[in-house]
Amino acid sequence: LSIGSRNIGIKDVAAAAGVSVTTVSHVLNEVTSARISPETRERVRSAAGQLGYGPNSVARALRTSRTALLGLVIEDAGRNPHAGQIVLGADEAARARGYNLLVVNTSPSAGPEARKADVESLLMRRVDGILYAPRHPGQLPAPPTFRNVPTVLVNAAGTQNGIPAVAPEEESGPRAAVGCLLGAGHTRIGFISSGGAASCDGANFAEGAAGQERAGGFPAALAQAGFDGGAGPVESGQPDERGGYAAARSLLDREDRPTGLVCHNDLMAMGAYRAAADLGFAIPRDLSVVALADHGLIAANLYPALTTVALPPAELAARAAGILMDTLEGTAGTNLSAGPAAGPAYTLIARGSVAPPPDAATPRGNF
Amino acid sequence: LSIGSRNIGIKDVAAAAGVSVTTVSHVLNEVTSARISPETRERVRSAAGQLGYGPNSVARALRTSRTALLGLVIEDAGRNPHAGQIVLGADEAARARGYNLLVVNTSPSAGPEARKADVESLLMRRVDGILYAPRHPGQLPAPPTFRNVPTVLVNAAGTQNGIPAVAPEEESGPRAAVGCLLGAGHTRIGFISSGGAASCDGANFAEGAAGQERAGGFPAALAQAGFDGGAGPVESGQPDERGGYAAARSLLDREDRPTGLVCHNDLMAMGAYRAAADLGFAIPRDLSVVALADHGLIAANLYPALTTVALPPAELAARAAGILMDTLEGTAGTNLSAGPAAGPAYTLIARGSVAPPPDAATPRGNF
DNA sequence: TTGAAAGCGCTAACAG
DNA sequence: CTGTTAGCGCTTTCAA
Repeated sequence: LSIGSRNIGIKDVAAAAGVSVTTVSHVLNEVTSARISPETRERVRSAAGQLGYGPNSVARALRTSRTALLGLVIEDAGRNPHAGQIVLGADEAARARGYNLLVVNTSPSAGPEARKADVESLLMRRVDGILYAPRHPGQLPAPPTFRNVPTVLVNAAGTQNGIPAVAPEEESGPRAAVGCLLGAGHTRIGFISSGGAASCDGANFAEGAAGQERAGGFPAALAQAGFDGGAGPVESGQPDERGGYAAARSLLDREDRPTGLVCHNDLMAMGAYRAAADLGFAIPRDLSVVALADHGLIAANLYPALTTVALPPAELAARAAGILMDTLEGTAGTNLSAGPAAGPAYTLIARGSVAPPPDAATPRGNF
Repeated sequence: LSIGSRNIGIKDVAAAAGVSVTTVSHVLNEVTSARISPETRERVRSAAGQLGYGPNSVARALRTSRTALLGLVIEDAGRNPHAGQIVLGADEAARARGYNLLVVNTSPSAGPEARKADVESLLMRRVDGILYAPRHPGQLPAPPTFRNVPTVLVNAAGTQNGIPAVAPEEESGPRAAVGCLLGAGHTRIGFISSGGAASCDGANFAEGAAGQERAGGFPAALAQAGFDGGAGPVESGQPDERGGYAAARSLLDREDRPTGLVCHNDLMAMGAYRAAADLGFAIPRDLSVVALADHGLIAANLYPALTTVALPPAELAARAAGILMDTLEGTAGTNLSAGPAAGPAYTLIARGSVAPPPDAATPRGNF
């Protein structure tokens, strides 16, 4: 009785309603050009309902040569902590417009021929478009087969090979983080950055190129607030707990130690927490911390809970899917070969790790 | 030139090879019943290669009424930390056998009609089978539509509604964890368990029913090693950092405090770490800790790194996919309506949080 | 050893 | 306003 359960086809409905298959098709697809009497409509509708008819999208796809399928290629889904969010965001956007998601994992460690096969399995399925979510934004093997099917990159650092991409405005992250700290009254703010792309085969998502951009945004954000370079000491390390610990130690051992810390991600913030504890600094009383990425599970479970400046990956994926579908439907004037789409900005998730600096008489804002 | 890129069909190949479409189909599908001369075979093969022919699986599906598509329903993909692993495992298993994955997210907070629509979108696509990954093993809304299509549950606690499931043998977790601690020489081992299903709307994956089972396995594991109940004090709490902290405090404030702790998951272990620090106990010198779930990112980034007893969700998903495909192909004697499949057992990931107890003269094993 | 032809369920001209 | 009909690209009897 449930939709699609039996081999009930359009002609069964037609027979039951006493009309032709054309009429059924027209009614069910709400074809505007076809003028059908209301009572016939109703008859068809109820017959379809009675029989539990559901359209066979395979047949429809064969006929129209549109599958309404979006291929989603996820690099290293097993280790990408945002894989679930990406699927969620893309799926919601897709289903809202009648599409579905065909998902394949692709392993960066696999050879080029294997990776090519990953994408070709989607092409064999005749997906209408492809969403490609790289593990590290900024790098992209880009199988040549992309050429044939409209493709949009999810969270890649800008347009690659002429393929459009949806990426966050990376500088907005440091800006928001620095702003949060400045607002709390801090004037000496340190930055713990990711130590370059070389060390980035670890567990984190947005390293590599993104690391550079985040780091780049930091002095800019400070300068914009009227501070000179000395106000913002920077240390970098591996984008994990150890790296964060070492960098934080360097920063906090200084004579003019910062009272606020911006960390590249929450793993590095974990290290900063430990460094602070080792040195006898309480967070947030003696030291405030903000991280530039939110692994959810981690930030919320640190003690005190970590304030972050996050970019919901689901949002990114949903936007990419939207752009892709616009292109497929020719809806947008936006040509796919146009420049990179403006990505969403980071937003602050205030938790418990920011307070006024210890020597501040009066805080300068809310936090 | 790449596969599937153009509208090159079987008849183009036939024309190029100077044979009929039937022959092309026979050759390319390696139909055994058809006797085709080797040279014809070769001609067809090279023509197909030349033209960059790729089969149109939409047409094939329409004809054979088999899509070779597996629907994967993930509950709450955005918050399920194992979503990526599940996709990975299912995808690998599926692709190895010529299948692809159609993934949909389903939100436990959505109404029943919305959730039904989630599954029906898969049925409309005519997926051959469905993999259903619940957020919390043990509960299952089970849309009635499942009836029509073979379905296997991923990481559900046993067969539900007659639907087969692949679940880990939960008791093997506590057994391995306790074994690890016993092996290191500990004799007083505490257990920090999840505080029941009521509190489990949090961030973790395998709570609820699984919590009960893990807790149940603990005394059994101890008893099996020859200890009576008193050797294993148990405290429970919310399955997060706060809950773990509180439970650990209770355990460590005791006169006869345990020297080893088994935690329900690594979030609770984070709390135990903090409790130990507050009380001046160093890990692993004064206290050893093992957790029963591995969030990877977290366990590896604690300090010291947390030893866990983990169950790779990818493995679970791959097994479920395997069972499903066996059923679809009638390969297995295993009827789908048979009992729950035996799941994989937990395995120990030794990191740095286990050492001999402080008063041990000589450790009893390797760790 | 190979080919002709039917038809999977649907959509979209084109006639009525 | 509604129906006839020709395929979409492929597999698969059945004949040759």
